[in-house]
Formats: sequence, C-alpha cells, structure tokens
Amino acid sequence: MSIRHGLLALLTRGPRYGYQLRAEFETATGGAWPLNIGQVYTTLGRLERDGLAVRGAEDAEGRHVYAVTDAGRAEAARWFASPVGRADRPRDELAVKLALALTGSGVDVRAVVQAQRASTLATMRDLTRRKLGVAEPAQALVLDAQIFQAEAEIRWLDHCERSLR
Amino acid sequence: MSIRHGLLALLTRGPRYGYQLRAEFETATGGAWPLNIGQVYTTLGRLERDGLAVRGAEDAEGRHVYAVTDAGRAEAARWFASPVGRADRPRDELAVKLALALTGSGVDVRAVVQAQRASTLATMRDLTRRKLGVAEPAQALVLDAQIFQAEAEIRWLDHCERSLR
DNA sequence: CACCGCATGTAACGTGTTACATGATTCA
DNA sequence: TGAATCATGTAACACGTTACATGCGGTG
Repeated sequence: MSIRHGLLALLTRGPRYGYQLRAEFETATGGAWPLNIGQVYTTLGRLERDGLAVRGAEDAEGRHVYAVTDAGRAEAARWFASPVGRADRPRDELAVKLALALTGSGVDVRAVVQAQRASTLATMRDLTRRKLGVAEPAQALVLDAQIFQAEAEIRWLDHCERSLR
Repeated sequence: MSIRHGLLALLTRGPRYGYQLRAEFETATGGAWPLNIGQVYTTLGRLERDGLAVRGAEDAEGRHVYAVTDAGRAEAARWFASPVGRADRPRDELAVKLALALTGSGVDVRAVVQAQRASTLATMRDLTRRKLGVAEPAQALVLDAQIFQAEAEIRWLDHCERSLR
C-alpha cells in the first residue's frame, strides 16, 4: 500500500492533481520506484471511493484537483505513526529461492549464491555511483536504504556459503 | 512471482498435489510466509494454462496430482539461474514513508524513526528467539535472511537519525 | 505540419488475499 | 455423533502494471 498511502500523504500538503502527484512522489523518492501515471488515477479513484479524498473543481488551467478529507488526514497520520511490521512485507523471493534450492532439489546452490552475489555487488556499485550526484537529503536516504539492503544481502549470501560447508 | 516459481520448483522434484505443495513450501521456508491453500490451486491452474505443468490422473487416494512439463522444467531452471534484480523488488514502504515525511510534510520524522526502530528491534528479538528452536538448515537461513534485513534496517534508521541533525 | 510534453483517463491482465462451499476421513 | 483434519475448489476483491486513447499547447 505504498502508493495509496504515499499519494494520500502528498495530498495532506494541499490539493493536488494527478500529474503533480506523480512528479512529487518521484522527486521525493529519487525516482527509485517509477510510478505509472495510470496508477495515480486509479488510486485517486479508490481514495475517493473510500472517503479519504474528494475530487474538487477544476483549477484555472482545467486540471482535476483532489483534496484530502478529514478521514484521509487521519488515515495518513495513522500510517506515519504505525511502524511497518514483518507481516506487511512481501515474500522475499531470494530467500524463497535459496530455501527451495537447499531442500532436496537438484539445483547447484553454490552457483545460485554466486550469481546472486555478483548481481547484488553490481547493484551496489551502481547505487553508490548514483549517490554522488544526489543533493536532496530524502533522495539520498532512499538510496542509502537500498545500499544498506544490498549490503545485508551480500552478508547473508556469504553467510549462506559458509553454511554450505 | 515467488509462489508461482516456488510451486514450480517443488513440482520438478516429482508429481505433487495441492495440499502437499503447500506443506512442502511452508516446511522449506519455515512458515515465514504462510501460504493460503486457495492460492495453491489458482496458481496450479495458471501453471497448467501456461503449459508449465499438467494435471495428471488422480492417485490411489483420489488426489489430483500435477506434474511439471519440459517447459516448466526449463522455466524453473531459468528462475534458479537468474538473480533477483533491484527492479524485481516491490517498493520499500518504509523508505517511501520516510522520504515523504522528510520532504515538507508536517510529520515528526524523529518520532516515525523511533517508532519503527522499536518495532524492528522487537522483531529482531523475536526472530533470534525463534532461531533457537530451528534445526533445518533451510529454515535457519530464511530466519537469518530476515534477521540480516532487520539489522540493516536498524542501521539505516540510525543513519537517518544522524542525518537529521 | 509534425512532434513532444502535459494532462486525464480506461481496459485488460497478472498476482495475491480472504472468505466461502463442499466432501471424505479420522478420531475422541 | 461431532469435531478436526485432509483435500479441492470458486468468487470477490485489492493492488499494481502495461498498453492504449484522447485532447491541449508549445516548438522546431
């Protein structure tokens, strides 16, 4: 529910229209997760359906402006206040893959670990390089989040390889 | 696509029926991501639709057994051979939240970080405790993956808090 | 004029979740 | 007998992605 809550959070800063929301979302997150414009409109429709936002009149340039409702403001506050729990996260595809490779499939586990390690290292180099050109603190922190995760993945892969012996 | 590929990987070990697939999936992953039984059947239907598995005759106990096809075997091999890339992963809800909290919303970023940190620490304690009772190496590695991720999250949160000053 | 960027949407599709319905077997 | 477990499925729904269609305005 990152998109839904993200757009809602942006709306709490003031009325916004679709294109504007996508631009602000991508600016804030440094384009780490590009947001399809179609998704913005369907999400806005659902926010309105659920009483968290209302579609107001068109502005001077004829854009369709949405505004947050009281319920939407409360929901956004609730989102910021409640931590992201373990159950909220999707299945970790890599962990699933390794677990299945380990338990009696004919797969060469070491090869899987090696391939993943090389790929994750390349990712980390890329992220580190991209961080040099970033001035916005929010964007830098998003990049840092990905870097920290990639580091943890490398550590885990090495840990897996040690366990194989 | 963890479920789809996970079930496919299990089928490469031999013909299986729905309940059996769920049991083996949860055993391999240590129950970290419980798998709804309904999802197993819909996924099996899609695997058959896509030519990756076929529904064979019922076994002696009247169970509906599925078997992997050549195409399915190839797809499973491709899955194991290709690393999980950055674009494959879903949006990190926590990073999105922090990024939006930082960029000019009226939110107390420090409070968000503190709440998340406490929650993630509790998660880590729970995972560490649960690891004591685990003997299966695959299950232990899945738990380790979550522990490593939680550690990285704590480090990142501390990094965020330092950046706030 | 053609093309591009802005702006709004819709349709089709895939994955995943939950809830519900059904029947057989086993066990207290 | 009644409850739990095994086993198979369907229906409704939510979220997200992609592709497509439309219209406006500016620019080469």
